[in-house]
Amino acid sequence: MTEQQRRPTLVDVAQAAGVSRALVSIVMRGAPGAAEATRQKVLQAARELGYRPDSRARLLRSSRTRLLGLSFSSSQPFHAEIVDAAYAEAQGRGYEIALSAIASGRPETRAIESLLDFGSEALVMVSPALSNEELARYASQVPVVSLLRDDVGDSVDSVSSDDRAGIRLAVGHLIGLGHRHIVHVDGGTAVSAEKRSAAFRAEMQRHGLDAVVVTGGPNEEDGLRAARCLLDTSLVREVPTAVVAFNDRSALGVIEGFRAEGLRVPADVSVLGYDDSQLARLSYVQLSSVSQDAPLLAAAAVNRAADRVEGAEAPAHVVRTPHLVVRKTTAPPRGS
Amino acid sequence: MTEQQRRPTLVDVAQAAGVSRALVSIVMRGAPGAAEATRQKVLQAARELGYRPDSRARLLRSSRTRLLGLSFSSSQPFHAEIVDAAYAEAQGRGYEIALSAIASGRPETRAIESLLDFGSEALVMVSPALSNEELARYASQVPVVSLLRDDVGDSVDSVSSDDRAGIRLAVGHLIGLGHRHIVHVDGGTAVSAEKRSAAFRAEMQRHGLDAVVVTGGPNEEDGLRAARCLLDTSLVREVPTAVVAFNDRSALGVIEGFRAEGLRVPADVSVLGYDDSQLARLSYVQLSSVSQDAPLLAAAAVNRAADRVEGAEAPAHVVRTPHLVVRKTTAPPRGS
DNA sequence: GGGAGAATCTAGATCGTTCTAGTTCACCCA
DNA sequence: TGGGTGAACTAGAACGATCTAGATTCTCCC
Repeated sequence: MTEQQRRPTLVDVAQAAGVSRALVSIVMRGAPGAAEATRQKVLQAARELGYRPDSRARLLRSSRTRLLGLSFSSSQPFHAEIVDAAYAEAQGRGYEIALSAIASGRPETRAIESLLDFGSEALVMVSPALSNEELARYASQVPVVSLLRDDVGDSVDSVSSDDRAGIRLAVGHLIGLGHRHIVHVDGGTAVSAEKRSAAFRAEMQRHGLDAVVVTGGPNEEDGLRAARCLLDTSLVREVPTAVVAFNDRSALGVIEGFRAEGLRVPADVSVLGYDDSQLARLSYVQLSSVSQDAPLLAAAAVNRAADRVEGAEAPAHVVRTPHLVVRKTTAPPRGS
Repeated sequence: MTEQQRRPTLVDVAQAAGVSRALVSIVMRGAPGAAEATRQKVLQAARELGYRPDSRARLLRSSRTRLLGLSFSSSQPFHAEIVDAAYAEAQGRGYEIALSAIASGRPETRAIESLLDFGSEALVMVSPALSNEELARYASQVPVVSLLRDDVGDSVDSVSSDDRAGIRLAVGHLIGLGHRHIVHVDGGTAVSAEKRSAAFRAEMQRHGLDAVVVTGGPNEEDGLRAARCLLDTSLVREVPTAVVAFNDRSALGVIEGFRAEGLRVPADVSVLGYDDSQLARLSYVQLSSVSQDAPLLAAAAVNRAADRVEGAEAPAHVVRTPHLVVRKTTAPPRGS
């Protein structure tokens, strides 16, 4: 059945059009140096044969591969939005994106080496968990841009959101509403969890308030567990009136944990998420959240990578200020 | 700073070890034909230089690329689980996976051609939306395996779940609990939506019941909208006692829509999802759902692709029977 | 008409591998 | 002794493109 016919090559097109390989190459790349008439003739022949250039050969030979490697975590739905934005931006600048997922049984190093083996000219890593030494080693081979993590040393570019400012917005918003008992459900061992909890402590202190931080994690179950712990009067003196969660998924868990015990959000307790992911935007969730504007950050990272490839000087650390999106899970505390 | 030193090649390793390129190639591939002593010597030299074979050159030259292309939709969190499983299975069979996401501004054809350009020996497409003619055209170049969609013609392999059986399980379960007024919230224009709604109609008819189908879609908002419509007494004669949703995300929307109007799930109305995704498993959701066992299907698809590459005969259609996972959103109807 | 200069086109080397078809050499056995 | 065998190794072509440098043709102007 499925006749596995050989895919046409430059040579085939050249023969069909009656010109040299080199000229076909010129036409296919859209490079200058071909007369309009022949250009049309060649394109016509290519179209008829169904010719498509072979990336492997093209990447192998050309010094410029115009390929950006992107490593991400397949288990983080949030990363999908980033992938989307990165594709769009790369296309605009004339780059291809090579994807490599970090999955169970496929550690980050594997994902990255695969990208390098394919000839990526630069790497964009979403929330890399590698040590700074490892990052630096990769950075000695190609430009590396860390996305959503900024403490990556001097050899690596980073594009991230200002976590301190984000937490400041969150805390400021809640205090502005009149809250005093605010708890932070942290991200556990997740990347940038420590940064956010430190910022939370600093910010609460600045307002002269007690900073209570309980252990959470990056997903719903973690938030749920933390909420249970907050309601356990044997553990906590007083149930807080507001919670700042590590991210949206965790915030959802917190909300469900409260709901299960009959507390209403935001009437009894306010909950604030982080990321402003699609989850937060669902009409029945309407989660107030700190937006890092991930698509924008992704675009910036891709641009930064392209700049470096095209000869930009030293690595830079781009930090964007997040903004607050107030929806319906935050309100003034009861009885105020 | 970042000294962009040239990456070492076979030649460098050969020189360092004092042997020929070909022999280094043999050693690196683990092919027979090298003495143990030299093998060690070469490996040692490679390690010292930090040599890694260049995929582009390797893929270009070798007839076998051992590369499987996987196209998926970045906006479907459900696909992430599939990617994960595919990686694992491919690794076991000694294949690499090349990922290509379908995103906004990046249509399926683009994603696929990119995979072909990189030299994929076969394609695995998750829920392809292409026409059968287009699929056949790709199938004339390399083996194509459609995952989660089975009406793809004779030139394409498929690995899918039996939608009829799944719906039969769903309806059977609800009827078994005593439900009579069961509604299906369909998938709108999503792949395999029609198949499931047809199966629903057939199954209800078989039990001598009225089959009501309302328009839904593949995500939460669609489910929510459908639920509102079901509660609107000007549109529906009677509120159903049970709903079979197109998938888990839509089911969640349905549940929220009911909850918003004060209906309790499952006390007042039962809701059944489809996919048994991570969402369904969340401890505060506990959604009863039809499991297609996507990781298993993904593994099967990868295996099928590898089989075809390695010379398996004609395309085959593998259909697995789904199973029901009963959790806490289905119960007997009120007053039974 | 002829020569400068631009426009167009081509030959051949090259990227880093794998593959084919050897060569070399030690060893065994008649 | 000498030929056969097999293991270990290698030279050189090939994969399908791009790149460099040079060849050819065209244009234009004095």
